[in-house]
Amino acid sequence: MTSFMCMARTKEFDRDQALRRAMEVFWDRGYEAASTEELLAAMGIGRQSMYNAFGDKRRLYLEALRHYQAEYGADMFERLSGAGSPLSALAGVLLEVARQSDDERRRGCMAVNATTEFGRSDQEIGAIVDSGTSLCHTAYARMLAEAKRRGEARPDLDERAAARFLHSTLVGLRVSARSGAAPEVLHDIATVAIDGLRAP
Amino acid sequence: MTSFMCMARTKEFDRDQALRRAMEVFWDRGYEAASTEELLAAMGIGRQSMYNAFGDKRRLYLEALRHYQAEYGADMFERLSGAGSPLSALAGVLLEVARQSDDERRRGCMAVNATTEFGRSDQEIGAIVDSGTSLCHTAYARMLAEAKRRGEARPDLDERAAARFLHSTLVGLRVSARSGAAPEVLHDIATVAIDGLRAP
DNA sequence: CTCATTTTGGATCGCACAGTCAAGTAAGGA
DNA sequence: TCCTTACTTGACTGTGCGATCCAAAATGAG
Repeated sequence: MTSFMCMARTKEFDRDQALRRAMEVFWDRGYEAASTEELLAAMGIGRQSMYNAFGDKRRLYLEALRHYQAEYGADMFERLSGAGSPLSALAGVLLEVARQSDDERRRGCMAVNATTEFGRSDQEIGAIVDSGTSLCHTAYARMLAEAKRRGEARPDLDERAAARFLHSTLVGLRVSARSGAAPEVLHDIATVAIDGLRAP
Repeated sequence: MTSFMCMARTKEFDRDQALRRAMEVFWDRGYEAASTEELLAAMGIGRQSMYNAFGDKRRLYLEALRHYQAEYGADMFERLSGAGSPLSALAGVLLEVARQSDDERRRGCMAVNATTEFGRSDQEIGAIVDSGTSLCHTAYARMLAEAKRRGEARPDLDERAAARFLHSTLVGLRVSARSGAAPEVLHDIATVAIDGLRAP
């Protein structure tokens, strides 16, 4: 609808970049506490441009949350398939979260923050978070099954239960990071969690 | 200051009960999303009564958070000292959280919600949460040391690291509960966490 | 150039919010 | 009984919010 007729002035800002900047603000401050003025300043665009490009604050947030999940989910899956053994790959994911939660600004995980901010009160946000969670569950379960097959993980492990446990551990790590926990604390959490899965 | 002179009209509402009701609202909705009108309706008192009795919304929240920690902390410590063996007491705490998180309200943990809502931006809230965290850490570490002594826990366990891990696991459980996880999921998380600490 | 369309900034609306004020009211001491 | 005190009640204020509107400037296609 914009290609067959006279094209007018082109967009002057990079939509993806603006979205990423908005994501950073929401990640830091949550939904309610992030004001539109703050968002616009970070995005570097005018008011009307934001409303034209994204609809309203809520839709901007939903898009930012989806963008977060896509970006950081892809990161994790890459890391999972990269390492040598499945259990050390999982350990790598936990330790990486522990490591980067320290030097980074302490924002925790945007999806976790969304969960605690909205609880079950917002169905659409809940669905977005849930889809990410179930992707993680199946990925972890697959890695754990392979770890069992190779004898790295305890043979009596229920991989589905352990996958749920691992995801919960990541959530705990992220919240601990946001609460300002020291790097040693995060490292301890990750190490004990993985050691508990390891074959004796 | 109210006893040696002419006493005027007495308070008509129960301050503790009002505080508890406010706590419920903050627990459900967080700080920002809880409006004063909503709080007053739940507390069953008038506007001015709240300002007289508690100062302002922020002080009310701080008091509610402290009340939450005192009440639920005491609950946990009682449960910890109650059971027969230290490891099964710890298991009992996790499973109890998993069990009671299944109620229809799904509020998670108020302290966790406070952490994710404010991050490190509010020092006073951070200090309140931190004090609760460190109480938990020392309690868990003591229980774990005793469990090791009795041969219930793995002998190679670093009890301080494991205590940090257990606390993080509780955090993960609470967030999972708030996100609407099924009871089996919560049960799995608790079981895998404890099994990882158990002596082979 | 001309026109269609978008960007941009300012002005403004309506609303919900936290917090305040003042008048009304009840309890207890003298 | 009357007076002091302070709690209660409801109306009110100022502020900041998200969202909309408007008009001028900008820009590319025909």
